[in-house]
Amino acid sequence: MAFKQRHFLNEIFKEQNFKSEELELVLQQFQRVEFAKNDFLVREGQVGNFYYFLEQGFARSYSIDLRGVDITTNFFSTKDIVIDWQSYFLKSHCRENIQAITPCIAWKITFGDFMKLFKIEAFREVGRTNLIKSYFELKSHSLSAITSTATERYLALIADKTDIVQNVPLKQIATYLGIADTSLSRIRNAIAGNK
Amino acid sequence: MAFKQRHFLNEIFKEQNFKSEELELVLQQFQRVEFAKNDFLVREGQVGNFYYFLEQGFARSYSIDLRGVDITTNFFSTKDIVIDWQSYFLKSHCRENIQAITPCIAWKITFGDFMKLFKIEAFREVGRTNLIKSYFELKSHSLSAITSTATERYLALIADKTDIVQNVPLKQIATYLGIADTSLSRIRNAIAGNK
DNA sequence: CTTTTCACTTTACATAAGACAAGAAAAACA
DNA sequence: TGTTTTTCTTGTCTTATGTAAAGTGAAAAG
Repeated sequence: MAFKQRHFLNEIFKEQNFKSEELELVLQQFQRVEFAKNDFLVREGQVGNFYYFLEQGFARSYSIDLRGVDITTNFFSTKDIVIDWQSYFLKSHCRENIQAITPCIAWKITFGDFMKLFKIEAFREVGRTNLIKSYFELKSHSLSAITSTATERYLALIADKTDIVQNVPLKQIATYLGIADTSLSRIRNAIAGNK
Repeated sequence: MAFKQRHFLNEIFKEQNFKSEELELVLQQFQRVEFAKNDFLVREGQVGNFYYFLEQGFARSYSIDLRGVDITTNFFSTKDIVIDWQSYFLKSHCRENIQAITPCIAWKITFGDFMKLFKIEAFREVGRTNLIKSYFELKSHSLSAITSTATERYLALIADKTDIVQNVPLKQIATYLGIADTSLSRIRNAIAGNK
């Protein structure tokens, strides 16, 4: 196992109180993968068999809505977990795609290996904690769509995910915020004007 | 343990492949609770120590937004799990309230007892499955707020949660859908007119 | 080096939905 | 029962955002 892996994955798991042999066992199950720009980490219709930790690069999940429009549902960057939760854990078909926006490096683990690691209590706890954190982020996003104006949501996104706003086309940001691309362009203009 | 409990909770856990002594152990950890209309199941600011299965009645979660407005974030009815996931599992402070809309009967389990049951693999699986299902529902709600019109969302809500629409004031439904109460009133009117 | 494509901006116009206010209806209360 | 409070509706006016289309500049493709 390469030093690089130890470095990144150790960072990921460092807060957890693993015994050192447990940590070793956990780390051994992960494999390094690279994705080129536009490669798919998760494909709609398939069953997702990998849980990824993203080490480098940016990705986004999107679904195609009833009108055929591509809607960005989430952005991923360093240290994020990239996964379709339902598909991975409930073996259902993915409802959306997850695509690399830039070249990516990630560490993946199969569902089977993930389940094996569940014998380690500390691992179950990281797993649960990560899922709940994802739930919380989704809840925040959902609530802001209802309670905040488009401008407020955009400003919050800049504050929260600066790197992403700078690396992703405006159109994808707009659908993530739930507004038209022209509206986002106007909003940007207005913000620039206020400075 | 009363027959009623066996009946309802058995129903809840019947799909799970518990050994019968495991199921017995699980059921023993639950306690029946009743709530009067307007009682709180979860209070903002506190740490939620109970995981509830709702047997009878309706409840809703809501948070107070930056402008001081009460926003309904979810509705609960029979067989639903009523919980603040983060607070229960991460011991954080609740960000929202969950309140009984009608008198309710629920079955609760403390965090400590819940953790004890994690030694049972089948129980861990129900737990995980339930959390992921909640995640999925939230995701659907979030996506529809972005991709569907107010009318479409209202029609979907009627189809999905008929009983709730009939038992809850219009204003609470409106904030759940992310629109003003007057707009919802007009939407209702338009739907009635089209029939 | 030229052409095509893409990302973004800008304008004009259309529209869904919000704010506010008044009143009707229904429910809760005494 | 009558009274009060809450809930819902309706009208008018305003505004944010959507749609469509045209134009600009830069990057990618040939």
